[in-house]
Amino acid sequence: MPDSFFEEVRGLHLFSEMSEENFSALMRAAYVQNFPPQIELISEGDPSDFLHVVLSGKVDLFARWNGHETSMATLRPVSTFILAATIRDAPYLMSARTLEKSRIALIPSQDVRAIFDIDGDFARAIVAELALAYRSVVKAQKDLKLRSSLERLANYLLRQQDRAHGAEDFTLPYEKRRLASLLGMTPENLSRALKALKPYGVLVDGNRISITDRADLEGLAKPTPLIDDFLL
Amino acid sequence: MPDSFFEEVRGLHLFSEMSEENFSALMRAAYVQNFPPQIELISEGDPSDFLHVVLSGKVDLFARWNGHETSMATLRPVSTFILAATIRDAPYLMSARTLEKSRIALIPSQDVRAIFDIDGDFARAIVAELALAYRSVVKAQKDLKLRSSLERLANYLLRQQDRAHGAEDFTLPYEKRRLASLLGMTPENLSRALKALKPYGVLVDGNRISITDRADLEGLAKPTPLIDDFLL
DNA sequence: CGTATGCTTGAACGTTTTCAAAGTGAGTGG
DNA sequence: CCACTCACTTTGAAAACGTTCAAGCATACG
Repeated sequence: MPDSFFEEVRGLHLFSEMSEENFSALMRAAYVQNFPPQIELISEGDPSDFLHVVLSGKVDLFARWNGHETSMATLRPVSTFILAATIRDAPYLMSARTLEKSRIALIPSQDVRAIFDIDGDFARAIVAELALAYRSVVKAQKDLKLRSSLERLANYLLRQQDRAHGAEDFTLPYEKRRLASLLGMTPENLSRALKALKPYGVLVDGNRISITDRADLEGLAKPTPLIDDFLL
Repeated sequence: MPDSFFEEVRGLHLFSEMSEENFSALMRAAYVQNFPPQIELISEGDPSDFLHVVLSGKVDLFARWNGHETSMATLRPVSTFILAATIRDAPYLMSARTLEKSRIALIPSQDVRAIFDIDGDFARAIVAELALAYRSVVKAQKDLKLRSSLERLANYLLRQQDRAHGAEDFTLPYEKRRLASLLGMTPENLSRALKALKPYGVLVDGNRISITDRADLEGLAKPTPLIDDFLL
C-alpha cells in the first residue's frame, strides 16, 4: 500500500494528537481510492463500514425522501464525513456523491471504534470534531427556520465573500442548482432571488458574483456570528 | 450542599462510566436550582459557563433572529443541554427557558473541560452523546427540507403515538403554539393542518389527539427510520 | 453544426404567512 | 357562584412566498 496519504490524514485535527502506534493501527487496513465525478459513494440507510476522508476533489452530502432530494452540505479537502454514524455503528443518515474527480481515504469503522475505545486522545479529538459538526448543523437549522430564502441567499453570498478574503467579486463554488438545493429552494427561485438582490448591489454574471455595496447587502442579510460564523 | 441529586446525574449515560474520583471532582462545584416556569435560563450568545442537566420539569431550547423566534427542541428529564458549547468553550447557539417549574443541575463548564481532558471514559461518553445529538439535528434538518408542513405534522403525530406505546389516543405534550414553532410553522397553519388531517383519521379535541386509522395516516406521512426514529 | 445541459423567464398554482376578529377555556376576584 | 380577564386557539380573507410546468436561451462539447 502506498503510504503517501498517511501524512495528509495525519495532518487532520482528528488524527494529529494520537500516538504513532494507534495511528498505524488505524491506517493498517485503510486505503485510498480515486473516484470519477458523480459517483454515489455511500447511500443513506447503509451500514457505516468506513469512515471517509476527502483528500482531494469535492463531495456532496445529500438526503432523499419520497422522491425528493436535498443537498445537506458540501465537503472540501481535507475533511472527514459520517463520523457520527461510524462512532454509533448506526446507518448513514445521508448519502454522498463526488462532484468532481476525488481522492477518498477509507478507514474501516470497526478500527475507528476500536482505537477510540483505547485511545483517550483520539476520543477527545473526536469530541472536538463532533461538537463542531453539531454546532454547524444547529446553525444551518436556525438559518432555515428563521430566514426567508432571500435572506439565506444574501447571507450565503456574504459568507462566500468572506471566504474569498473580502474580494469584491468571486466565483460560486458549484452549480446554481446545487446551491439552490443547499439553500433549501428550487433553481427557479434562486434565479429570481439573485435578480431580487440587484438593488442591493449584487451583480451576477454566470457563476461570477460581485458585491458592489457590502454594507447595503448586510442591511438586508443581517448576518450574525451565531448563524453565519463558521469558526464559532 | 445536599447530594441527593448526585445519583440522578450519575445515572445518565454521560456520567455513569467515569471513575468515582473524577465524578466527585465534577460535582464539587455543581449545584441544583429550582426555577419557576417561563424563566430564561440561558441566552444565545452568552459564554457557556455551565453544563445544564434537567432533573425535573421541562425546558425549551429556542433561537432568535431579527425579531423572529423559533423553538429548536424540548428537553425532558433526565438530559443535559449545551454540551457542545461547553466542550468548545464557545457561546451558546440557543437560548433556553423553563416551560414548567423545573429542577436544573448546573456544572461549571471549566470543570467539565478539565475532567474531559484527563478522563478517557468521560471523553468517550461525551462522544456517544454528541454523536446522538448530531444525528438528531440532521434528522430534524431532513424533516424540514424534504417535507411539507402537513407531512411534518403527520409524522410528528405518529412519533407521539409511538411514545404513547401505540395508544389510539394521547395528549400533546405542550401548547399548540409551541408545537407549531417546533414544526416550523405558524399557529394558524398548525390549526388548519390539524383539520386537513381529519380525512386521514386524526381527531382533535383540545390537546387530545386520536388516530383512528394509523395505516391511513402512514400513507400520507411515509415515516422512515432515517428521519423519524429517535433511537437510530 | 447539433445536441445535451444547465440557467432563465413567464404564468399558473399551491402553500404558508399575515392581519384582523371571533371563539374558547382556565383562573381570579368580586 | 358568577363575571371578568387573559392567553391561547380558531377562522376568514388577503397577501406574500415558493413551487411547478413549459418554453426559450445560453453555453459547452462532441
